[in-house]
Amino acid sequence: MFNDAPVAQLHRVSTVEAVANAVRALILDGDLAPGTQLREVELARHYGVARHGVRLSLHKLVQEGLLRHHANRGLFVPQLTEEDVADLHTLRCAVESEAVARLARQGQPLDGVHRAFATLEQIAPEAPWRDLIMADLGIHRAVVDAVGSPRLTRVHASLIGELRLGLAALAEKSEKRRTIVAEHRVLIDAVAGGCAKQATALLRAHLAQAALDLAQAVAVSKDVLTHQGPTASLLVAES
Amino acid sequence: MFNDAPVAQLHRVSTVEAVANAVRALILDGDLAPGTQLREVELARHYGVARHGVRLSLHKLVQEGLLRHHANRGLFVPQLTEEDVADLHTLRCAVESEAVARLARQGQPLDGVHRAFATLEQIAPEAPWRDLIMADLGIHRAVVDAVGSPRLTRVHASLIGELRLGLAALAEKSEKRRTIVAEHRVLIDAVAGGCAKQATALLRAHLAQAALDLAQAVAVSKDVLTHQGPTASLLVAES
DNA sequence: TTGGGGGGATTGTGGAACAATGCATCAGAC
DNA sequence: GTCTGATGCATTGTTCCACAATCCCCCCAA
Repeated sequence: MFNDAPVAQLHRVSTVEAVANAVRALILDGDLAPGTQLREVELARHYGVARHGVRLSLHKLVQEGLLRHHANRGLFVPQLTEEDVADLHTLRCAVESEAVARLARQGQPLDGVHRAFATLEQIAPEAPWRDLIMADLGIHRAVVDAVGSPRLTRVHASLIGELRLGLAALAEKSEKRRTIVAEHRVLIDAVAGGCAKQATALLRAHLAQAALDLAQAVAVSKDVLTHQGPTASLLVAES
Repeated sequence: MFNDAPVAQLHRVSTVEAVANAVRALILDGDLAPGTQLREVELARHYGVARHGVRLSLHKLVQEGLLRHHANRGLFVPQLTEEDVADLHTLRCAVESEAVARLARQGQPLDGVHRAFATLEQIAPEAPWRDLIMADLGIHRAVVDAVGSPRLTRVHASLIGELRLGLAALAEKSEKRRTIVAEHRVLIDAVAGGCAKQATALLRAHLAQAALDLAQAVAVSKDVLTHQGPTASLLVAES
């Protein structure tokens, strides 16, 4: 016992990490409305740490895409635009397509994926819409994790984080409650069956639909914020 | 004139950006050997700035993958391992495959790509090996840029930066001088011709070969550092 | 409408100090 | 000889304070 290589590191977190984690959680959980400004002194006082630490934490979140930095003005919780959604979709396609293709071709173990799918299946019909979305994302995360590429995982985690910025605006679509499970089932089956081509095709269709929904939701919330009627882009999306 | 949206911002750089740029350049140009420790006080004195600024800059570079952070020990220029190379290859496949497929299918303008290819073509036979590699990378960057996705571009830039960490170890292979140009020509032709399938196939083969070369180079340089003979992994790569 | 001038809030940067940690070294015990 | 523990040193981690730089907003005058 204890003669092996150092694998089981206990994670001590520095203060800047702790602050970063706390603020990240706030943003990801939607507790901070898009557009909110995060003031260094305010956060420093609130968490009882020095301003420099907060600064480091926030700039870390900026690089993760969870905050926008306006020089000499401050740090703000981003409001996803339709361009952002399209951009994130591009990156997501790249990452997840590669992941799915590799899994299908090389047949890595899919335990984590099956576990994630089980959690999705077990969500009660009356559970909040948000749970469904998180379980959905959980599957995609498990898929990417299964590849075993730290950097692929990191990029994916970061982009999913950004995606979650727009998730609060995503209204429930009751008909999805059923289709979501079925869609993921066939996708996972295709991956497990080694059909790389079919799996990526299913994935890309799934992602495209998700991006469309999110783009629409983002457009709506933008209109709400600016107190205008629906924009042309929304009308296009609806037609 | 000047009535359009604010696109042409003049870039004033803050001190932390300036320091980050300076150090980044040092690392990317190979002026800092892998394993070198970067001391905050030393850099602060050298650039005549406060330690806090240096701290912020260095942590930025950590998130870019250009430095490794050991808690309470310091920041070090990474030594790429074979796992790193494989990992970077995975991510690179994801990003560039997506880029190539999109370009081939959607037919974005390829001006930048053609310019980058022209630079490669015009490299004199006696020019340093390094120029060839940089021109090679320049084409790949241009390809990704042509997609017009800021995040895809950002991820790609970051991963190429990491790749460059191992480039110093890459020995010249004289026979590549000719094949490199031809390889990229057929790839670009396939993209321009809209053959997504052929283009991605060519790309992946090209990238796989590059990863193999780099993995081998990295293994050799590791052996040099540890003063050992060639490892099994190298022998495998040579066979 | 344009231009200018405070005023206030916030970020950007610098300086100093001290705590916390990790590493190397050395002395001592079994 | 090898393990244990203590000591000192270098470097990072964190805090506090101060002040310059910048931006935004409001007011006012031409």
